[in-house]
Amino acid sequence: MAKAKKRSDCPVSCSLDVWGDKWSLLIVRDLLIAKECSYGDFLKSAEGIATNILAARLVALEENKIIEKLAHPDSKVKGLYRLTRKGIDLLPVMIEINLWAEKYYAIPEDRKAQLKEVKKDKAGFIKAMTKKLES
Amino acid sequence: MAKAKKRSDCPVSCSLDVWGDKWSLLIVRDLLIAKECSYGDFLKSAEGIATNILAARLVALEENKIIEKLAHPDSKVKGLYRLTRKGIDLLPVMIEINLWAEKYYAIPEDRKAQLKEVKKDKAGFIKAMTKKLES
DNA sequence: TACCTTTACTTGCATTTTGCAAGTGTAAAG
DNA sequence: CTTTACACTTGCAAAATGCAAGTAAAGGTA
Repeated sequence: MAKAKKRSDCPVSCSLDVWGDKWSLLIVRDLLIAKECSYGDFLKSAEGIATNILAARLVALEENKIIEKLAHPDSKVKGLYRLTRKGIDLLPVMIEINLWAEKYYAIPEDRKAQLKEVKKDKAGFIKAMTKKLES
Repeated sequence: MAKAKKRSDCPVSCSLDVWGDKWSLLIVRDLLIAKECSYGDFLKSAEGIATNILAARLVALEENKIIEKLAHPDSKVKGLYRLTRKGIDLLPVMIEINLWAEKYYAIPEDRKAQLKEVKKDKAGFIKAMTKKLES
């Protein structure tokens, strides 16, 4: 699994070394929306990630301190993933990605409605969401 | 190469379908910094992209209207790449990536200085930079 | 106690993408 | 008319991805 070897000191390059693939940010997205997800929850997402890829990405994201794995309160067989502070701090990036995509691609109506709220007070939204996710 | 097949309607997923790899955003970064780059300019960047990967990415980014290829004024053998408006609009995403990386990784001093300017007036910076890049 | 389901992975293998090195083609320079 | 610079292309090995099937352990049911 992608042992993050640094290609340069550029912040963009460093970031891409950690989450620059087609799946990592979708995992982060799921966690920003749901706060906590099990392995099975990620598999239910619309994009249909393969089980082996998901397992590999979860390990990599955990190694890079973007997510953390907790014990599930209901069952020992289940795990629960959530974002670390470092992961939560990707929220501004995620918001700008959403706004960019909204401008250039057709996206679902409910997402548009959410973004309308975000645009009203971006800083406020980020603050509130961060607080909620940190619980 | 990578004919962007849509995995879902999620804006994050759509975005990743277009530039969700380890190299595309580095090309965008170079163009945000330099405004115009030739094939050789991209090769000079610190990360050391392979020539075939670069060629493939340039084609993909052009197909997706993120960049455009122009004739070089000095020579017929050279081409000049620059960002389209759609590409320029990735600036907010790029800024947030930089800010995130600055918080969690060691980055060059000159980049930090630049980011300090950005933070003073993000909206103003984006507006000015956009104008400059659109020329 | 035995068995069945649910959940979370792991494994094997084909396909695709990446990375490296070397080669090709063309315009301009000497 | 040869050489150089630049922009790619090609071939091939290595790595990552995607798919399907398999394993293992906890917990529920009979």
